[in-house]
Amino acid sequence: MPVNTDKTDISNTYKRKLYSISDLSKEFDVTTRAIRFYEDADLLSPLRQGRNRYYTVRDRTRLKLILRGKRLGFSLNEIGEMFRLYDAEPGEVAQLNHILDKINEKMHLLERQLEDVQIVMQELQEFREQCRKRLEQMDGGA
Amino acid sequence: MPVNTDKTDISNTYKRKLYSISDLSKEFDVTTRAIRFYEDADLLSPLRQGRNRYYTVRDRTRLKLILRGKRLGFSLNEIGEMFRLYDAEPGEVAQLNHILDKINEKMHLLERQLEDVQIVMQELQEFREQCRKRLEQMDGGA
DNA sequence: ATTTACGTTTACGTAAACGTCAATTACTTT
DNA sequence: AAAGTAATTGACGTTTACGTAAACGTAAAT
Repeated sequence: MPVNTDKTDISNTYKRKLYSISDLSKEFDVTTRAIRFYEDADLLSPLRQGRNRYYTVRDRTRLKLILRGKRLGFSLNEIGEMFRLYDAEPGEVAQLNHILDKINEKMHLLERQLEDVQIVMQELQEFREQCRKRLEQMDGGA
Repeated sequence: MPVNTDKTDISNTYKRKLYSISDLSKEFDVTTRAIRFYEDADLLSPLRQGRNRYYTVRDRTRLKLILRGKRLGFSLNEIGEMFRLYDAEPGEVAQLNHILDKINEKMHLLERQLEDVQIVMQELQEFREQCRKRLEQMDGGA
């Protein structure tokens, strides 16, 4: 449930779609400490009402991306790099080509990761089959 | 190039398919320090000739699995857990069922990871398309 | 005989990603 | 007014996965 106590300035200014830190903490099952840490690492930049933080829809999306990146084994630095690519205003051709290079680099990493996942899944499936066969044998022998 | 100085005991005993630590280090582009660390973590157990380590084909395979696991974002502890599953002698039915549970658990993780990889790859492809379009526009305007 | 290459153990150092206090502040509920 | 609840800012602690340096052993090459 997003924060929505109407008298505040920002919740009107930002069309009332704001989340408190504990909203996000609960929704994504991550500690508030971690969320603040991501801010320290410049991955999030919530609004401020006095000392309190308020997160926009964009922040929420970013948090989701951070967590997905982490599940894929990316470091916060790598995640930050990808954010910067997305946010960069591609003024020049050289800049755009640089971004394209970086994208292709990440794509190669992910392709390798896709392979790895598939290999391990296949190995696990075979292992699972072996276990099941042994279970059947034991049932037969009982 | 595997170690193969014939006068040694172990290279005869183990059918001469032995690797030195630097063999593996070079082949998989990982430091010797890391390899010894994996041994500390009970993920490898090379033979010993005096103080020196000699790695069998099995050790080499394990190292490959370790590095693949790491690329997938697994911790050394998790990798160790999977090794123990593989190595466990499934004496009882309960034990086998427990292993099956663990396998299914890992499979679910990998399925989620597969999803994540595919999502991010798709996003990157879209982003790449946007970049290319802008490049075309700029070429047209020049 | 000594340099070179490769290996060893021991031990302290480090970067990343938070966890875990402690000491406030601020609002709201009783 | 007092108590409870949720947030804040430090600041130090912890775990993981090695890096790095010291000090030494061994064997081959010069």
